Amino acid sequence: MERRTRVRFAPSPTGPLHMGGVRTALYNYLYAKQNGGDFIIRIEDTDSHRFVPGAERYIIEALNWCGIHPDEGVDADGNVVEVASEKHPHAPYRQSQRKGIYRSYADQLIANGYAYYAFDTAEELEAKRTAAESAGGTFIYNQKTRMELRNSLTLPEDEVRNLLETTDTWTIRFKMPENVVVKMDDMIRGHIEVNTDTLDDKVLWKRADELPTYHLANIVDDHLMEISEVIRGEEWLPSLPLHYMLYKAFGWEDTMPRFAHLSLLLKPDGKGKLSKRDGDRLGFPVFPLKWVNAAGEESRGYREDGYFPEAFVNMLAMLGWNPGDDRELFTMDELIGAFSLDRVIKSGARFNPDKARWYNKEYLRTKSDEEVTGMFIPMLESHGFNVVDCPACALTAGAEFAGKGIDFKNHIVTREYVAEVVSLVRERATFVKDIWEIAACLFLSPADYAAFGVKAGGPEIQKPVDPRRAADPRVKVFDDSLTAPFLAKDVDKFWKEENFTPAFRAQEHVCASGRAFTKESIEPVLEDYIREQGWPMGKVMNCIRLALTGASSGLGIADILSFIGSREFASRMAFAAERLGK
RNA sequence: GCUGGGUUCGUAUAACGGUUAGUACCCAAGAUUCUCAAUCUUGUAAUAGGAGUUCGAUUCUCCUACCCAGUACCA
Repeated sequence: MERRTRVRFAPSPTGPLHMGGVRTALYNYLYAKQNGGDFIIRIEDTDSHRFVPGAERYIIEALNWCGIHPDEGVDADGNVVEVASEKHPHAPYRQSQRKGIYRSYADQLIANGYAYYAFDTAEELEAKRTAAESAGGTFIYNQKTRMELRNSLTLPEDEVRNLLETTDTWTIRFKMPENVVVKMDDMIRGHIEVNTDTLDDKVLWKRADELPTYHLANIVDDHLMEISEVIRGEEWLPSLPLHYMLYKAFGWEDTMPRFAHLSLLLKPDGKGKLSKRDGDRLGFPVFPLKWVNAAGEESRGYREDGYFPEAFVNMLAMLGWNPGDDRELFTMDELIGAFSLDRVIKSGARFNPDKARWYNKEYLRTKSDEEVTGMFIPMLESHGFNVVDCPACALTAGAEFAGKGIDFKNHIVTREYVAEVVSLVRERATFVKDIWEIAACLFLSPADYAAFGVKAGGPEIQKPVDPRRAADPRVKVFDDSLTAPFLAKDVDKFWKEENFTPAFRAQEHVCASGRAFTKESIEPVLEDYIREQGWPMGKVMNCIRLALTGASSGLGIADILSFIGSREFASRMAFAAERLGK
């Protein structure tokens, strides 16, 4: 019997969606689309204590940003569907709103002898756990202990009935059969066998809030929603035998979904799984979008850090899956075509922030100059620039354009100027926002060379340094994103009389030459002159660069000059002379 | 502790009984340049350890080690 592919992503709204969760959603989505099936979102909010406002909204927005669009569970406006309709016959998709349906399934299990009422309070069980622990053992509610505990298996029938009516702390537990070998198949891990004697009697339903636990809700909803494959995280693998037994107890074995358990994402260094703390510590996001928690603490997001969603998704897809050949760049459609569960890696995948950056750079290259310019202009505007389409209009407003079309004083640039900057520096950038840092000297005149003689660099951060080089004491990593424009680097090295005097003379010569300030025209004039005078090319050029940009490395001098023009060239040299002294 | 899962260069992975163990990121060197990037070329670097099966194990089996997960009235 050919069954329609229907898979679900079932997050719990207890906080922002971790990138590992995004990967799980992505694999589900790819699988669904590849098989022409449905991708469903179901909100598993059966834990009333851990509910976090805004988390559900965040999860859906994050998936939407990634281009993972559900067929069911969420409507066109991105709201979780609450009422059943033709398009959503399985609604509602929030388990809290399905509250009423679970009890009868739990009752069915009791009626058939697969479950029982348990009256032990949380405190009683906790006491047993601590007692067992101090005796060096572990307390487990299972076939060995349940006959000594307070439940409908041990208590007389009328007492059970009485407790059911008079107390509200009881639960319904699954009666795990004794000594049965559960034979399971995982689409990624293959055949697995577990003896039920190692399992416990899990709580399925709680009287206290009249809500099911994950296990019951999950099985019932997957069955009701006609889920064909369950693709979820590895943390669920230990519960798989229970889930198998539940399908059996309900008599749903025929339509039981197939299971695939994905390995976890591991931290870039050291041991253990990737956590929010690793991101803070090592300087990368672990969440797709920025998140602010109730205490006002902010967590960075891939989107806010400047990643393209395509790059983020591509990187995530390759973390634990590969197409079997050397291809690494995939659009979503190509992923849908190439994805297969049997090429998913079983072992945990260590996340590599360098690779994530590399992906973004690759995607940046694929964008046209127009696209990149369009993305960069808002950033320029946020730095106080006015970008004009028509230079003539701005001129009437009193703008004074220099070079290729920029008013350094009033912070006005032409769109054409910006486009040319983008075209020149884009290949050096990993993110669109990098263009600002790289090309700052093409937009701003130096206001001061503030950190005179001080090496540039933001605060030192911990970064995963290649372990082969970690022992090298010279290795120090700075967060370059915090470097301010015109921080004077290597002043001591290049700002010397024997360099800056020739630098001024060269500037005067170039400005007096009357040549047009294009790269092709200006470059030979400048270089030939320095050569003719017998000055050291590298030192003089770097001295000019220092005056122009505050740094001894960066864009080509002739390129810079072609943008800023003759007047600005002279003005910056004079300013440097004044500020840096002679 | 117990139960389950996992283990190929630093990282992600390829090789599903026969390869000089391949590719990408990172790192290094060279070319190029006024410098830095970018680019191109080159290089360093791995089958956790031990038994077994086999003519032959990265690949199959077992043991050990290590890592991960679960062991909640959380998901």
